[in-house]
Amino acid sequence: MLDIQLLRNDLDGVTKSLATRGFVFDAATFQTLEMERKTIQTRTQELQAKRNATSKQIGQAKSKGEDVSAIMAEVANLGDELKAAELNLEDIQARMNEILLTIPNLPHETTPTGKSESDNVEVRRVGTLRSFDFDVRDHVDVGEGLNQLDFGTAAKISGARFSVMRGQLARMHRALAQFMLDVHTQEHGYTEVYVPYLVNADSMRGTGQLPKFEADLFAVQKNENEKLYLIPTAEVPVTNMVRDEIVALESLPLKFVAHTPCFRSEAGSYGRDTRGMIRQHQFDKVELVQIAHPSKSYEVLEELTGQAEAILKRLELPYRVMALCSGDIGFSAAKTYDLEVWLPAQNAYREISSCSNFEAFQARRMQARYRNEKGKPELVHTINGSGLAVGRTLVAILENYQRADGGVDIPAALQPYMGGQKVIEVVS
RNA sequence: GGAGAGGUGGCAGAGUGGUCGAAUGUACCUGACUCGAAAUCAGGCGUAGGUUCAAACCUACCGUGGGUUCGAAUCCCACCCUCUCCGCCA
Repeated sequence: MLDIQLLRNDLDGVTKSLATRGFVFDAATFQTLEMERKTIQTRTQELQAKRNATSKQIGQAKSKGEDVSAIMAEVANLGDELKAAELNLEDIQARMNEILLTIPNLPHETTPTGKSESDNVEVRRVGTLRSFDFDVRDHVDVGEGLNQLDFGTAAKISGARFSVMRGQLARMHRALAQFMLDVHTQEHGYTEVYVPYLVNADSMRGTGQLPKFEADLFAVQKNENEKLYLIPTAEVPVTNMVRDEIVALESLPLKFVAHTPCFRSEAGSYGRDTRGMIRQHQFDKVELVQIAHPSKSYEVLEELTGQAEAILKRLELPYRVMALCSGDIGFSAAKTYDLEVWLPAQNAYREISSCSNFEAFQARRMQARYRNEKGKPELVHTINGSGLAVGRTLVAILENYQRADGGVDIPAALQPYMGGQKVIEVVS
């Protein structure tokens, strides 16, 4: 959520900035509502003040045993007008708030301006691409060839966009998550947290998934009037830990890492990445979240991105870092780096992590604050990124580490997590 | 699922219709005392919003939402959450 003061003071600037991310902001409607709001609020507060003063008089008169019928008559008409004014004000504030909740964040000045994915800027490229002396197969062929990756059975159990893993592959999936957690907790100073996978609407609003993106979420009915949502990323529960909190200055930055499943309905992505486990309704992810002092958040973004990269480096997977352009960054983000891993079968780099600084956008929705140097509450900044998406990491390993005989080499960093095993062999 | 108790400021805790944004204690800040600190004394100390150059003033907020009333932390209704006991359960 943007600061409403900013909209009042610099409507043009905000509108222009939003335009760079392809968002058309109806400034005229906002302006009209704002003027209306001003008039109504002033009037409402006048009436309230009058009512308060009169009621006070009645109280005082009564305690002295005086007759209050004259004053009572005076206030008699006040009630209706006041009630109408209050309802009116409430209505207009609700409408403004609705608008406010659907405005995306402003891109940071260092976010490249552009319209789409093709305008993203490559920041760096790391690792060397392996050359294969046999025909490269994609992760589906490799996994199914091992008889350890099974989409048919998953489809029977649940439907499209699910997968079943067995044996060594299932173990490697587990090993990856363990490995990532260990690196981030032991070497990068994160505190591991275990969090709910079902969250309430307030949490979804807090991080920006609601009200705009309900269609992307899975939900369950908790009772007649309440829904719970399956988390699309651990960002939601973890970031919301500080919702409605005022954290101590000295405790910043808070650094949390969580391994959770993620659930996405992938509405609107029909036909995209239908093959394989690139785009699933359910996938595991290790997520890094930092709650930072506003003056430090861009340093933190660089740090956190580097920490996600560290996993790719350890696994010796080639990747590149992309700075997303204004037209491609997510709704809540001011700046985003995507990490894209090399997938030889696709002959392309594919997203495996997304690291963003949300500045105060989420914090304002969540009322997540810290007490500043002067002791005044001030909004924190939130930063998060995948470190990494576990399923896609597994895909990258299957493709980059495949062998001519159909087996898969296990990256050296992962071997301790697989009982020292070096290869996933084909079993006939 | 059943029975009971409770949700008030950073924390503790009073307040059952009027002068209550809220006693008191504690924490915290400033000053006095002190070589310094502790103790003591004095003062200050919630959040959000509005009018405004500012000062100042005003409004809202006592779990949430409704209601009664000239007036609600206080009365009524619904819901949420926490705790205790019983039952069930991974």
